[in-house]
Amino acid sequence: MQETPQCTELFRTLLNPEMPDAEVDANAAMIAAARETRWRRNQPCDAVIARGAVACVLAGAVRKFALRPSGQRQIIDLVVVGDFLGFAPADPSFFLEAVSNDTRIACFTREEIERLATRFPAVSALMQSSAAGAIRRLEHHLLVQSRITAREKVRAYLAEMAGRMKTAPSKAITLPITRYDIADHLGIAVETVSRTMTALRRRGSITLRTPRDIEIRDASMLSEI
Amino acid sequence: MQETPQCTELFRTLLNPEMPDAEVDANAAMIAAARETRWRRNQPCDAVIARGAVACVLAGAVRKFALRPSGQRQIIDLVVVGDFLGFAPADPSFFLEAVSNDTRIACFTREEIERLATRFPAVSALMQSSAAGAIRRLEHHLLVQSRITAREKVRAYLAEMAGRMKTAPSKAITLPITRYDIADHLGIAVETVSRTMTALRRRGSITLRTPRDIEIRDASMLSEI
DNA sequence: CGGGCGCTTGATTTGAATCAAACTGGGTGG
DNA sequence: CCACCCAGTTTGATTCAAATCAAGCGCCCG
Repeated sequence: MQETPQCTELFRTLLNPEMPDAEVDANAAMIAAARETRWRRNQPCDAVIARGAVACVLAGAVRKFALRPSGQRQIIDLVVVGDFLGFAPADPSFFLEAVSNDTRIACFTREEIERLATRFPAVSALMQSSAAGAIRRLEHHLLVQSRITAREKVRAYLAEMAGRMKTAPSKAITLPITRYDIADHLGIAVETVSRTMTALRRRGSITLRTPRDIEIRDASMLSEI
Repeated sequence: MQETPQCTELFRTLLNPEMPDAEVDANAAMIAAARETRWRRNQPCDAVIARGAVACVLAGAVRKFALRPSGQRQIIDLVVVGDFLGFAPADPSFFLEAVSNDTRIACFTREEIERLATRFPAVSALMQSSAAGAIRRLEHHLLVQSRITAREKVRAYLAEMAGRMKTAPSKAITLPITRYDIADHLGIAVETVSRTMTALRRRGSITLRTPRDIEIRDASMLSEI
């Protein structure tokens, strides 16, 4: 893989923001082992985590989803920059797709990552915390899905995104996905997402510069569930 | 911990059903490191996985849940015999409780389990597959929660339980939890669970010997989502 | 024997899905 | 360059599944 500065920087941060000397090797070894792939919007990228491989999102985002017999799509997980893919047991009923053009992913085969984990404790710790992160995301999402109103779901989604995308000091966030994606992620209808957004806008909780650029005006809107 | 035959047998099975000589040591080491605790119905057992500890359910079952400000309880995960607890990052908003009297759990501190994992590849593999199992359960549960009818949810719950409890050749299963628990697990109202069960009974898909003892008469009811 | 918990059934209400239709803005081809 | 197109978004009207409210039953346990 090309050693793009971003990539070096990302692994460095993931392994340890302060990066003591002992972990510089781990960083170099991860960069050496990584095999970068690049994807366009809506392109299926299931293959990258076949056979137990593991991958780290370097740019863009990846959605993991299932299709119901009804045709209904359910987005199970949204994997953004710095998150890892591939801890779940491979399941033919789940699919992976790039959410945006120029989504970039660093892939590691199962053997490579295990070899790295044995040699470098930092890598092993990173794998464990990434798996724990995946569990945390799923648990949280499960809480959001079940038995709360559509307004709560949208609010929770905005709150989570504000946290995970952590952008500039301003409270403006650019949503990585469309209304349709949000709907399939939250398990509600597009129309409901749209209506809820307008309702939030009308009551002054948010402002919509464009449908995708949102500024959170009422911080209390982000309060925990 | 007392080396009860069940416990020995359980770890043996988890590590590897065939258990070659190389893994007998791993089995013995796990038994030696385990610290058994015993719980009564509805007793909180959060403490066992504090500070990153890991635990294996030996008997009974444990529910993991959150409480909403509304008082609404959401059961996030149902951990039964052979499953492991403790891969998720500790989160004060989640609670653990024993579901039945005489729920027994084998606990390992973070250090113990890591030491075992370094020494025995089989233990390391078990931890990885347990974490993957937790992710699988959550992903599956998420599919069940979102955007499907109450009937589908109940059907999926029965199907999952039939699989996870795998009892005798007959299709009779004894539900480990009450209607209220099922409702909070599926994110629907108790009344709806009850109504759905009766509907299934009336159409001949299941028979209820008692509310908790269910026989599945129509195997097609268990078909995948 | 009572009391409470778990379960069931019925009547009513409601939040969100569905159906229907119009608007926007960026991109393409004539 | 403009017209068109289409994906994404918004709004409105109607329908429907499930929540809520209400109440009774069986049963185990104290």
